[in-house]
Amino acid sequence: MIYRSKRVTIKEVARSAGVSTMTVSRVINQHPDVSKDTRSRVLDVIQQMGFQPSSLARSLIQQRSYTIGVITAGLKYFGPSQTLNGITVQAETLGYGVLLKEIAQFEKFEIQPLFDSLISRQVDGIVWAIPQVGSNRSFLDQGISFPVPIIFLTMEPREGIPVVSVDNYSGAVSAVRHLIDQGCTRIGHIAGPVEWWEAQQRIRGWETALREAGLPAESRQCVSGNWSSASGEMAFQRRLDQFPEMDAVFAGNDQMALSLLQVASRMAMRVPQDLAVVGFDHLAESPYFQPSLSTIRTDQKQVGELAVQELVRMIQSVWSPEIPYEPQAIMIHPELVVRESSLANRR
Amino acid sequence: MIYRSKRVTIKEVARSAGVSTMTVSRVINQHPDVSKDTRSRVLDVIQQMGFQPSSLARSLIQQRSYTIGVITAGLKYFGPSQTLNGITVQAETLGYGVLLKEIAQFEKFEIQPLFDSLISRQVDGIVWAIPQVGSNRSFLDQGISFPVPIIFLTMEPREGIPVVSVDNYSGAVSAVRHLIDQGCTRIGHIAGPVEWWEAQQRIRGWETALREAGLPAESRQCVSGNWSSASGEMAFQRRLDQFPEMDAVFAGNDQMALSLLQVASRMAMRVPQDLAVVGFDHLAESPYFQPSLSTIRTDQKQVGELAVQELVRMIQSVWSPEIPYEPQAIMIHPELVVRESSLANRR
DNA sequence: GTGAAAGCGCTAACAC
DNA sequence: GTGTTAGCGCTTTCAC
Repeated sequence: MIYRSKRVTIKEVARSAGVSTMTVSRVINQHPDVSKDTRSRVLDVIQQMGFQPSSLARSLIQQRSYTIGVITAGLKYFGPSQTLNGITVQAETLGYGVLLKEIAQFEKFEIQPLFDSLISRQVDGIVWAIPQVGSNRSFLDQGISFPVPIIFLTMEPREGIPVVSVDNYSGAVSAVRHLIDQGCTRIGHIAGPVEWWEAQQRIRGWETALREAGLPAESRQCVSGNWSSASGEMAFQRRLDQFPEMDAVFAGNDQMALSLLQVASRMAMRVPQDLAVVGFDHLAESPYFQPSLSTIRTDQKQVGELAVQELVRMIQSVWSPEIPYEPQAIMIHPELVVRESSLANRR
Repeated sequence: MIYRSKRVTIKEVARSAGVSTMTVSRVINQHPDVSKDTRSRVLDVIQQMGFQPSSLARSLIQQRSYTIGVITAGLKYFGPSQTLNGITVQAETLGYGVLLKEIAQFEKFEIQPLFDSLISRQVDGIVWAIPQVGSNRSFLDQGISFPVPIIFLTMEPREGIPVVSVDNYSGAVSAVRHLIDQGCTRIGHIAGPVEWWEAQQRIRGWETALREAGLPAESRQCVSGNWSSASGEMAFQRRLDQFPEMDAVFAGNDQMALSLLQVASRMAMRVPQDLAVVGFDHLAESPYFQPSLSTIRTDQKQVGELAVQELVRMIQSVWSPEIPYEPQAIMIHPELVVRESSLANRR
């Protein structure tokens, strides 16, 4: 394969148009101080030579790149890729490029090399799209200062740290309240891994809703999977042993809810009559489960979009200090979607 | 928020270590021609000042950035995000950064601005991760030359163009042969949109396998959805009207297969006894469908990995012409996974 | 309005 | 071994 070798530079355009590079620069930057004549002549030459300014050279001298760095993990999963989708869309809209880094594990990583690699490429800001798991936010406690504006997704809000997240707690509360409304009283929970902040919040929501209603929320009613359907299957079977009177399950995500539906059917339990089920996250496929799955719709794409919006605001306030920026925690409220798996026809 | 403002430059390191910038440059580039003494002194200063070389400045002078551009679409879907996962992992392994661009539609886009935006950031190569849909490869016919090495995913192989793709045709053939082996003889197909190359290949595989076996493959046996479960539901219902004797369905993907299982159950058709079903793509959830779904496992992640490997090979051959590179089409062979939805107990 | 000079942070090519 | 010079492609500053 042969490649269009040399790129046209501003110098060549200048020479060809019989002006200085400075004038060309003014033209491509829409500077007003260029005469109509010169401008159109230069534009012609640019057009004809196919000149495209080098962002790289620009970034070097301006010390900003109009690029944001994104640090993510688990792109093969539903949530992270949705979020990335939102990030790329919003970044494009606001005129920013996206430099992507995916790390292999949610908990084990070195921050410094990650930052270094992004910073050495002059990113103007960073979206930290790795969810809070275990102590993977501990670096925030060392009072480290960041090289550039940074926004964190999916974590416990903190004073002075910009955060965007879904409100897992309120989502869980509405899931469980809904089950209670359907007449369920012995409601189990198949949680995500307890190291995950999102799982913790969902557990807390489940507990709170039960307590509020004067219903039991004992530890034997709740067990953790690892978000996968396979883990949900095992978790559910153990729950049936330890909490046999269970009449409803709130599952930590739709994947685990799915396997639960399969097990129930195998054991000839009718859903929702014998066991009502609500999931979390709203997989696109969940309306086609058997029975169709009630769930909590969370907008992970919006998480990405809002994060980029906020980040760009932060970046702008660095460059134009007259635009102030106050770090805030943005919480997105999820929505209950009721389908067959939880609709009581019992009372 | 306050940011660690000024970055340390090679000049400051040089002054602080009492050497020239060239010597520092030699140290950070592991050049042998530096005395042990000087090297360790410089390294100390680097360490202590927290110096991190600017990739940007390097890219500018070396005219290469160790960054690859990725153009993708539909990140919210399963396949594209799997592929991106493979791309980021492999790029990281080979020491390349990833600049990501997601376009809004599979068919409608302008190539030139896409290239320009990547090229102006000096990417060393491009992964074109948008699948072939409609005439969205027509630009290849105009004999355009590319600014940098580029590799295409998921398209009809072409002379002289590097391509990585799953072999959809052979996957479809093995799916249908399997159904025939189970004793099915009237096999319908719920296809993806016919503008998609992948859908076309799967249709061709379905047809070929039927013809080979002397079974009918008429147009009333095949209908297109748009990959979504919702479309699969409608397509399947129409098929029941027009092809009532159908005893098996090969679905174009697992999502459509899922809704088909739901409809079958609603209509009291037993799967697989009355209707055997095989999907395509292997969603992680497919073992938990009711019944568990037989499908064709395609490794979309590997598509991304191989693409980056090849691309880097192409890039290297540009910089070291003694390493030749011959464009080739790499086909990944998918694998049949048999589960309950197709296992005959009829004969 | 326009241009010359300097320089962003780094390295290639050549001196010594 | 080490330093000097020049320059990657662009913009900032300050002349005119």
